[in-house]
Amino acid sequence: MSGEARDRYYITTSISYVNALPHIGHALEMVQTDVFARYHRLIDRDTRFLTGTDENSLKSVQAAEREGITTRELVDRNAQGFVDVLDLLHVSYDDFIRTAVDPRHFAGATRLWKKLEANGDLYRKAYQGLYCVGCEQFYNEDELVDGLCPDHGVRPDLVEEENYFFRLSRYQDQLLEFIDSGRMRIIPESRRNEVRSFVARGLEDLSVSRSRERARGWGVPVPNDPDQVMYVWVDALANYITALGYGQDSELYDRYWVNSPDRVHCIGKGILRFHAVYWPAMLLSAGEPLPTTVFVHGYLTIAGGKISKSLGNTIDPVDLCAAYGADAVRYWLLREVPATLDADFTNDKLERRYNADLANDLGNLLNRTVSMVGRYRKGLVPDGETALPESRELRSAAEGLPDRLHATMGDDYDPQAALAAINDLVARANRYVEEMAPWAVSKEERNGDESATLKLDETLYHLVETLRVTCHAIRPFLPAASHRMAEQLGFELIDHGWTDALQWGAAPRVERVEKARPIFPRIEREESAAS
RNA sequence: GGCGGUGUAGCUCAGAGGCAGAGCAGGGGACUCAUAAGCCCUUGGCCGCAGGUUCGAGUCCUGCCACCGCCA
Repeated sequence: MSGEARDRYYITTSISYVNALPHIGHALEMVQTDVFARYHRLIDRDTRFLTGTDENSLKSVQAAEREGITTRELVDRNAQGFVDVLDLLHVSYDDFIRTAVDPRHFAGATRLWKKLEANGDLYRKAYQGLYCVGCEQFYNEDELVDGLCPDHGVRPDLVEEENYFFRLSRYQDQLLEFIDSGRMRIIPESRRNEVRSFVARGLEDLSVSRSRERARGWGVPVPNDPDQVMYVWVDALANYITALGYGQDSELYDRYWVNSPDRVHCIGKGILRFHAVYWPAMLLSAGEPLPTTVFVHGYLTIAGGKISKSLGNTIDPVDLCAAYGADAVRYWLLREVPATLDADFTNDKLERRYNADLANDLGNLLNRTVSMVGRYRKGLVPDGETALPESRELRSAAEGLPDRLHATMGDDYDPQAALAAINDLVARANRYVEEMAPWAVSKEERNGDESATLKLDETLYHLVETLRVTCHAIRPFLPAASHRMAEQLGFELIDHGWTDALQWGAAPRVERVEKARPIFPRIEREESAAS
């Protein structure tokens, strides 16, 4: 994917329930989405990144009740908690939608409903079922474990009422066509197969409203039926377009949804069906374009166990950032977590990964290089030919990096592989230092060996140039560190021309380095408690 | 219960008929530009278990076990 100038790119996180504050699993999705958004901005695409909170859930009402505050107070407070974590993690969202309080959202969700209705896809039907409030979904008897919800371990409520149903069954063939043709791409393939077999087995119509009473008056009202509110998932999914002004002012909607070649949802594996079946079916009914990509990440466990408040093992991203800094947290989430699989978090793993890759490899490479340029050339970066075989090898490694970055980030949605590629280059550069042994060459130079001057110039130039390329390469992943690195190398990061800047020898060249100062201080571990 | 995936070094994983590998962690060494980092060397294996095919099996086949996912 070479960056066609000003192609559009629209990407979203899922919106989170606000019955609790964000944990490290939310941080994973935020950071992954951020890295895709930053990457596409850097290759000069007209990018928009949406995130937000899903507030129209009965869970919000119940959580507020437990705390003895109003629902509105609860959602306000917890939504702010999400904003705080986004900012702490340097997440570059362009818009934040709150489904309970945003006028855009009510207007757009209402519009979507009316479209489904106008298309003849909504009908009323009496319904009886077992409903788990925690899941916001109905269960069949045989799906329960000892009569309890398999996820929450609570007895579902027996609910009987007349609701609206959506004719999901109509869209089976069209959905299969979108999946098979790749017009709606689902990453990874294993998830695509799951969705495909689910759809192929046959779809049943979907209950899409609740009685106002059962919803406790909280939620988006069904148009022209004051006794019903929309099923929280129906309005929640609509957020991806209501935030763009769907149903109101259509400028953003046309720009980033209708006319964007990429409409990407980044979600967790637990809500795949909503995003790859129900949501596209609603869009088909409404006559609107479907998402082009659904990227499905895995879940994090903590020290081998499920993230669970009752076990007291939740990891607060706020604490993590305070302890290690945003770069360290981002790096762990991106480098160690396989993008679409589960992974296990421990403080120890984060510390090891940070120390090994960032402090020891990259940080130290920068530090020793800047220090040598200071010591041997008074901070002025010399010119150098690529004459020696070691230099040629390092240079060709650096020249190969951009293609690897574009392949892993553009098509594969694989930050782990992208960072591994960067790490390979850094490791190569550290070996280069040892091979060239600039300290020994400097000694020869002081002893009057003129060829030593050329060799030392060449060595320092190749190291600095490799670091300049690396500094740009880490930008989408570690924006703050990239900035600190550029400062030390004495140049400014600019918002355009990133793709060119990744090339060997690109301008602006590094002329003079600053004083060496570690950008990734080692984490010294004193018996870190939580393993 | 059905379908699928996974099982390889202490940890994370690669290897898909031909001498069991990488990174991290552990041990040793030479070095000194550097954040005691980097570099070089190195310890460490019932390749889940049992059978089979083959001159030869992590690799292919059968059965079993364990864990995970989706569906019922």
